[in-house]
Amino acid sequence: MGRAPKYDDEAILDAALDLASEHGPHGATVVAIAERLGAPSGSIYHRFASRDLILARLWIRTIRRFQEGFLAAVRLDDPDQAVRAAVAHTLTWTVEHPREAKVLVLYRREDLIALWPDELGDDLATLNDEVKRSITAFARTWFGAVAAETVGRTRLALIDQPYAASRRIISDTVPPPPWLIDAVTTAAFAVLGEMRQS
Amino acid sequence: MGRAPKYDDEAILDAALDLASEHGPHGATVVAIAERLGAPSGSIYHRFASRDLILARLWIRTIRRFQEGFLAAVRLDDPDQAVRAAVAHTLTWTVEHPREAKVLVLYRREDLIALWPDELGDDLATLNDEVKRSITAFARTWFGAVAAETVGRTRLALIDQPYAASRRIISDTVPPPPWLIDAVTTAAFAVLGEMRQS
DNA sequence: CTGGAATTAGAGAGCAATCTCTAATACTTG
DNA sequence: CAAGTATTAGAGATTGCTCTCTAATTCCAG
Repeated sequence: MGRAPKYDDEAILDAALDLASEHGPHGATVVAIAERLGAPSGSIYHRFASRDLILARLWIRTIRRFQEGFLAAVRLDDPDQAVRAAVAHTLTWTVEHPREAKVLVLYRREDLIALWPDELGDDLATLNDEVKRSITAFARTWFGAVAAETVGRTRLALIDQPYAASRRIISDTVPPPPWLIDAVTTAAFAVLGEMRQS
Repeated sequence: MGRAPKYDDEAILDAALDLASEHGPHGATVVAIAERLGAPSGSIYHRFASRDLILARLWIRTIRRFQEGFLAAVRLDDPDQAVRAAVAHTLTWTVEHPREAKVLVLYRREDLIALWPDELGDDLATLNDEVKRSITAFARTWFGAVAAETVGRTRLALIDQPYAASRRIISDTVPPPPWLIDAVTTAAFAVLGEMRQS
């Protein structure tokens, strides 16, 4: 069966994550990844056909890891609990996974991955489908409406505003203050609350 | 006095802005900037000592242009009007200056400018001072307090959350919905409103 | 122990980007 | 109109990165 792998896929993705989160997208060069693993750059290309493929796989892995908890939160039976859990998940996940959060929050896919590898085409297209569906489902379940505004406000409250707080957490050198989750949750309810009057 | 300039500083910054907003940070290469102006790349270096200096000057110019209106808004005499004006300014400025907003909102200085040029050192350190002071002043004027939480909530309401909406505007292909400014303003008051009860 | 297959090792080709250097050019002042 | 100077023009040195190619190594199966 041949020689056992010394640097497996996950280790390479982890190294790329470290470098991208520390030095930005340009920091995760193939040479730098190899150096961090103590390998020559040629060995990396044995497992990944291109640098873009490494970063694309990292991107997918990171998004999936975040979405797992987010989807569970949004899909809670009680809408009130769903809002609280969704906001809390985004902020606590940011604190607990600082490197992955940094890559996800600070960079866009287009700037991280120059050319999306063909072999992953479908994964990219469907990556956000579940989240989109969960937002629409939330709007329908709680408000009985799927108008553009209803869905848009839900997205603002559960995704965009928590995202802003995450970004602040990442940029700050100090740990997030205890009132932050409350504040973002309050903002979420405020944005959603107006929907009932319209 | 010699030959009249054919490509002046502002034209070079404008070209860099176009390229950075269209293709991301890596798109604004010196060669690309020169090509857009119809000049050889050597001519660019006659006006700017380095690529980093071009992007640094662009960064400063863009921040200043945004801050102008933002500071005027936050400093309005009536705090209620100040909140509304600050939120509205961020969102309308994003719509009215899509290229500059894109550079400001999507990229961090560290990822745009590899090494901040020494000759601009002071400008970088003091760039955000006025905004920081205006946020602190707002918290003091309205709430009579400069505790970390008070200032933090003000920053969340007037900067971070409007920022998130800006980012959404930029990413969407369609113009922002009419309810967006209201929603972000509502969120701002919700975040600030809690302060009175604590 | 031995043959074979997967993996590592390492050098280097090719390319793109920054920055430099010198010569040519056009404008402005006296 | 002449002289001086700021600017443009363009070629090329250098660097760093992606990706390729071949030889060496290690492990497993029989």
